[in-house]
Amino acid sequence: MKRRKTHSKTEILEVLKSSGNALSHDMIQANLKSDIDRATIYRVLNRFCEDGQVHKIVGDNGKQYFAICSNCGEKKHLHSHNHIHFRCLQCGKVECLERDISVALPEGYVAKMHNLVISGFCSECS
Amino acid sequence: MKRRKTHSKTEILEVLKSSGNALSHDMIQANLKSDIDRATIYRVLNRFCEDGQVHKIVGDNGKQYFAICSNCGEKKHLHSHNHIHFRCLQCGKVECLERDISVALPEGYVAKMHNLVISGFCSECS
DNA sequence: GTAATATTGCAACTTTGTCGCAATAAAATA
DNA sequence: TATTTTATTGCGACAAAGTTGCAATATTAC
Ligand SMILES: [Mn+2]
Ligand SMILES: [Mn+2]
Ligand SMILES: [Zn+2]
Ligand SMILES: [Zn+2]
Repeated sequence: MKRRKTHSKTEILEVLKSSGNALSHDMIQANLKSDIDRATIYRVLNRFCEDGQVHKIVGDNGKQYFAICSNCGEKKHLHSHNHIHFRCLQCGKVECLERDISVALPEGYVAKMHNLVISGFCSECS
Repeated sequence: MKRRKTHSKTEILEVLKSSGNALSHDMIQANLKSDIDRATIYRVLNRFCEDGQVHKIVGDNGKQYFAICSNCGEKKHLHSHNHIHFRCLQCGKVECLERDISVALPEGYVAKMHNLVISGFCSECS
């Protein structure tokens, strides 16, 4: 399964990059120049995640957000995202705070993924 | 709006208490002795949350889980849940780890809620 | 240019949770 | 205890978010 360079990929990645924040599917769709199908957007995003270009955050509203991976692009095997995310309850913005968290789990527990979200009001909305 | 003592409330609370873990709607329904409607279960749970008896966690699978509040029952105004939760990818169990997290947010940011979930494999599944 | 196949669009579908409304049952009142 | 009040329930419909199957399309390899 070799990846192909397509219009959809390019445009979705561009929206994510220029935003700088974590975006939900509908945020992405709203910022696209061309119309791309909902299912396609999800498929592209999930492929990005598999490839380590993007990571997914599940908000405390149950929605998925996607953000460019800043540090872990090259080193896929180290694709752990134990940083905190912040979701503004007013403006809806979701951002990666570059604060890593390391938690000591109980004996025998193995961590695979971290989904750390703090919600509240961002500096522009508080 | 005075709360009433009902069969549904009693039974749902009993399931939560005897489990000790955070349970999703379907986990609760499966453990109920009598049949209680889905909408009712959600309404009861949301009322528990409002009253500070229970808190809600949104898993990295997008599902809601509900757990008894251990410390914050009496002091509603301190109803902050900045502890970590663990979800087992194998057996599905979700539990409250009593490890509080305190994050220093950027200037001007105000935290309202914490939703901190680590997923992986629990001691029985690893 | 042609063939192989990864990707897309569309529609249908699933899952999770909420809401309106009439029926029911818990608590207050007489 | 009987009656009234209204919080709660059950049912159905609905909404939002995300996934999947399949035929059509576009990208890459030959
Ligand atoms: Mn990353
Ligand atoms: Mn609690
Ligand atoms: Zn904001
Ligand atoms: Zn387990």
